[in-house]
Amino acid sequence: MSEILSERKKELIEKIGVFHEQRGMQPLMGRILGLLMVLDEAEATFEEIVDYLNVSKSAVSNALNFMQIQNKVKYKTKPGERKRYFYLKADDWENDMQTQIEDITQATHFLQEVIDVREQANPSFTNHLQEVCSFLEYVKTKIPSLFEGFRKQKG
Amino acid sequence: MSEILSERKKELIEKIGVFHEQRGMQPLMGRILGLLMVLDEAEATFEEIVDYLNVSKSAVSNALNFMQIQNKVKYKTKPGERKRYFYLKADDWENDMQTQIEDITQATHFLQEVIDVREQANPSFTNHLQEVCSFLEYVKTKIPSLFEGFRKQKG
DNA sequence: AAATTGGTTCACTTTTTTATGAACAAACAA
DNA sequence: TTGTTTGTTCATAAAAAAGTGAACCAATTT
Repeated sequence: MSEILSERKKELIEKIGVFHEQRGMQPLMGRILGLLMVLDEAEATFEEIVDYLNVSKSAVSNALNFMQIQNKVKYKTKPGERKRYFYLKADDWENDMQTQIEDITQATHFLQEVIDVREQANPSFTNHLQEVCSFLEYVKTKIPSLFEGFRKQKG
Repeated sequence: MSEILSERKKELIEKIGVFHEQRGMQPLMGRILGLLMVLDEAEATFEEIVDYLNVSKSAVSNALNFMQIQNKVKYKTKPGERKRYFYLKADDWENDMQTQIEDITQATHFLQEVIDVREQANPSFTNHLQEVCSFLEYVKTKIPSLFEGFRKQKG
């Protein structure tokens, strides 16, 4: 464990942890995300994660396996070593963003089913639902141009 | 309790409940949201909610109060009755959407702090972080025009 | 072969979240 | 006044999530 974490880094890890926790991520997963961001080398071995975060091996094992399935984390090995060096799959951020933005629009399915199932005792409410639904569909169509616009603007 | 819920509506309520649950909302709150969407009149009294969802009065009381603080639900009364008729604040959806979309960009604060705190042992990783951060800032600037674009397109 | 390293698995404990139900209160009705 | 309706509050129970530690396994070292 080469790097010693500053207080600022420790606090930042916790803040990142809470942030993700509030969005439905398991607490330890959020902290591992934070740790791997904050470390200068942006990687850590299994044992380092255990030591930095003061948690059990089993908790880390479960969290890391889950995060690998979710495609958030990968590991590499170094010649002659058996240790795994875990790091965030940062290259994949565009995909990740796309998924996140699209997730908002997932509600359309439910909204549409609600609209279908409602008897028209309250048309103005149904119209509201329809409008939200239309907006979400509009947003979905605009996602690609959001990425294009960004690339154009910076490139 | 005038309306009798069809199986389809019951299932839809559960699906909507799970959907919101997975995004960090309390289970009962998600189900109340679903119920108030699915009911033809788009409203229900306290007791109806208790009966439709088979939960205790205290659970409903807590959930409704919370949802009112969060500005998701309101109630009206009818002349000569003490009962409250609860309904979703559907008029407010644009604000709600804005908040949801902006929430994604909240990560910029943390990302920026991570970038600040990192020693440059791994510049390519830091560059990735910077790029994500820039993208999120770009998205934030584009939110208003998203709403404008939608209004223009439909109006 | 014995010991060590690097991690996994599983039964169990701890903690947190969610829901219950009894008691209570305020408003009205008989 | 007494009873009823419409909720609220609080202590607690039930359920779910998260984490622990011992036992284990496979690969490597001694």
